Amino acid sequence: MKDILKNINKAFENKVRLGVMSALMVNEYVSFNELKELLNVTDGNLASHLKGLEKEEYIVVYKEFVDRKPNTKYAATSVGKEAFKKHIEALEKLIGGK
Amino acid sequence: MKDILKNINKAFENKVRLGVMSALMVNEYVSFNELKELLNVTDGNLASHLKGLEKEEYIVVYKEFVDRKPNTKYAATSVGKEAFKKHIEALEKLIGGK
DNA sequence: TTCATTTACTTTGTATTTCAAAGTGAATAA
DNA sequence: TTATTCACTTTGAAATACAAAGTAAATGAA
Repeated sequence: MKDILKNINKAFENKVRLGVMSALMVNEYVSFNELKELLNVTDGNLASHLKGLEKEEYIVVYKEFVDRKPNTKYAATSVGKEAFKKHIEALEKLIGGK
Repeated sequence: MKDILKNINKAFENKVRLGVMSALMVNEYVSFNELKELLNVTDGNLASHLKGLEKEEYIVVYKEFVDRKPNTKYAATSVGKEAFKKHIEALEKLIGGK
């Protein structure tokens, strides 16, 4: 069990970050506003979690203008996807009894 | 996704509490020392997480003497088991794409 | 041109959480 | 009597999470 627990990634323990990552596993790009709506969080809160994931290089940012409005979208890096998969696998093992 | 996220239980977000609960899902009783060894945590840390789970009534304590030594063991309540299952289901749904 | 609005933040400050380390009381062991 | 073990509790520091308010850059409306 110790070995399983050590694959539980602190960066993904939080609900918001879990939500961000799973959104980015399913959709290649998700915008700031979509995430905000999806996760029901404030701008500041979301921004800080995104920054945390960015710092770990689990996600990357793309900034552009869409319909003449600034638009920031995020994508999971391959490192991020791998790390998230490991985390999920650890959870599954833990749950699946030992 | 909002509805899934709201089933993510804050009480189980932490690694130690995740470990405690999954140990108690598989084994009816687990002692303080077994948990400590299993989870690789200090007494104080473990005690505080156990107390948190106890406060939520997700686990119960049994105190007795075994081989003339004090022994404290823990078990998940049915409420705790249900809550943990819900949490796990939410995680699975989240991961299983949306 | 000026003012308002939107986006995507940053900053600030507070509250909560987490954790290790040290201390404690009750019991047994030497 | 002193030491040791168990299962904590207390203390305190550090990290985390969060809302609220503030901000810059761009567009839109008057």
